[in-house]
Amino acid sequence: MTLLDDLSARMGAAFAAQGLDPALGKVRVSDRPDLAQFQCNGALAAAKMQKRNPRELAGLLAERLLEEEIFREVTIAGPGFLNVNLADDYVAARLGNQARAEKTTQDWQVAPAEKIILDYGGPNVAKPLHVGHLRAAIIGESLKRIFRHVGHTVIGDVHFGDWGLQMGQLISELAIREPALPYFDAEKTGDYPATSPVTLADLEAIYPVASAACKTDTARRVAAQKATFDLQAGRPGYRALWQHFVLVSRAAIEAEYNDLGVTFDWWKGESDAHPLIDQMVNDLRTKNLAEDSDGAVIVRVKRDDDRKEVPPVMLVTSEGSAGYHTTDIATIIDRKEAAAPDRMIYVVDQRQALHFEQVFRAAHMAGYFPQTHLEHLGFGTMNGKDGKPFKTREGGVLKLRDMIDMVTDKARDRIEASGMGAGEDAATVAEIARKVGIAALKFADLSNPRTSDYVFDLDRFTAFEGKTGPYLLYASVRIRSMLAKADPDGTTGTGATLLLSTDEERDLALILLRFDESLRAAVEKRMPHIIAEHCYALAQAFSRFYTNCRVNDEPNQSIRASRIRLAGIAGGQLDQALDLLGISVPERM
RNA sequence: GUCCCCGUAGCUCAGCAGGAUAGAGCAUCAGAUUCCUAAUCUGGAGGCCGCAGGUUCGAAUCCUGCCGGGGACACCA
Repeated sequence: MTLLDDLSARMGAAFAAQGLDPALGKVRVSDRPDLAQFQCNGALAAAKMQKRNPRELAGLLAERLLEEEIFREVTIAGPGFLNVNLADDYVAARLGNQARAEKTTQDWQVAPAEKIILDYGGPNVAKPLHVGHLRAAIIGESLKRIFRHVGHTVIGDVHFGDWGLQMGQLISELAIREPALPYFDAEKTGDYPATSPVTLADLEAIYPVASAACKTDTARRVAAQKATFDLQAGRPGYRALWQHFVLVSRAAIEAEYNDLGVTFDWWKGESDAHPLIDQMVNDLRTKNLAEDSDGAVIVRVKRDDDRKEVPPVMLVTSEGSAGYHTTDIATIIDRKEAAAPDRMIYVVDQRQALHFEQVFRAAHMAGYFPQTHLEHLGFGTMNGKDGKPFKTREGGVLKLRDMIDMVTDKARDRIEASGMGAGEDAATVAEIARKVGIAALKFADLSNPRTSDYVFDLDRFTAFEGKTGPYLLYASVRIRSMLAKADPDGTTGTGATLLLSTDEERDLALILLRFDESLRAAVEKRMPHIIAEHCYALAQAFSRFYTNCRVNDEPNQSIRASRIRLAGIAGGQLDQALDLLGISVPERM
């Protein structure tokens, strides 16, 4: 049970003793830390219901609560707010238990544990990762870690964009450039070359040209559609060529994700869903869900009680191709067959909300998967300072690689300017700079609520003061460094009695006891920024403690041991919370 | 045209299953280091919570309308 649940239960019992609903006894962290640690506003609502005097009722509740030793102080303020302070002994003992259990899981029930497929990728063949992929990767990786931490089984799927018109565009463009390649010989039989005819650089150069040509040139567009159709129909040369595109692209993209600390369990692609499509369309026809319309096949997903217009799902285009609605529905079937998950969660830009609504409805209507267990977690866009989606100074899309280089360079400049890297070799400094830069980027993203847009500001993110990733890393590194000096063999703090003799120690202990609450809120709302907030509050509480409470040279051995233990608990929790955000901490800074 | 999101301190943003004096970071002003990493800590100043109604004992939070910004609306994914 979390601390707040525990306090609420005790408060609820006091309400029940007055013949009131125990739910009124909900206790939360005080809005007025100058007055108390915790508060309960239930007496106001209760008094209203029973037409009683709220202060009088609050007085009775306070009297009852004070019979319990864990409450040091229960006072009444204003019209009937109950303010609660806990006994230090209780806080210390509770924190001791929390730490002694060496728990890697939470102090509350996630019920029931589920198998979840988490989709947070969406990179495309032939296109380098860019800032548009950043948020899905960062948020998804964090959610994966958070879900696993609380007991869910999570399969992270990159959902590679390896299908569709873009493949036809690439093939038809290459056919113009290199018509002699064997892949374009429709008469050819036998094997194709094992090595790719193109490098990633080739693909990245070809794609924008092909895409642009198709927009302006009808003949090119028709050719691309034809190539797409032939590829999907299984033309051997095209399949072989496409396989090269996929492998070359994946190697590069996976490496970039790794640099960000983002990994996937599955590298399935849209192509994996393709073999299921024909049967699925037939099935939908059999179920009278699919119908012909203007030469295309659609599924109407509108409902009578809709307040908005929900257009039909485009199942098969009038050209005979499968669109991305189709692929996404088939992917649901594919995932269900491959892993039998309880839930599928998509971490995708908020602008796709209508698309997923349509897809989920269709999947539900067809009986493929219950809509209640299909979740689209939308996120806001990362904007430039002009409030519009982020672009480079030249107006182009910034590659993820360039962004990582940018933050890493800034971090290294700062390390060198501050002299912190002095005495370290170049490789160590580079590694620290990389971690600091990534932490800056990730924390800047994750400290915003998932659904909010936010402004990318390199100077602000890489400024190492204030509410930033580097501040958190610094706190962690400082804890480790201090403990290494005060308790080199790691034995002094073990089992030491926690003594909360100062405000700073008490505040730190109370923050540490709130971790489970943050974790639960983050899971329920699917909002990593709640963990990010906790990290920051914890780092701040530690910094105050560190400034005001001596450890290494504290003469009183009981206090010294207690502080070592407290710092150890704080360091452990901070590192764990940062890990849940996907942020890794350097040994030194 | 329909629908969705946003509008809170100079800037960037929290808070929104209604509660006390609306918080944080940056910037700004004033302080703190014989001592465990000052990338730190302490304090001050700074707000018609877009506007107008409504519900309520109580609204930044819920409802309605309006203004301003962004986005989505079957054959690109």
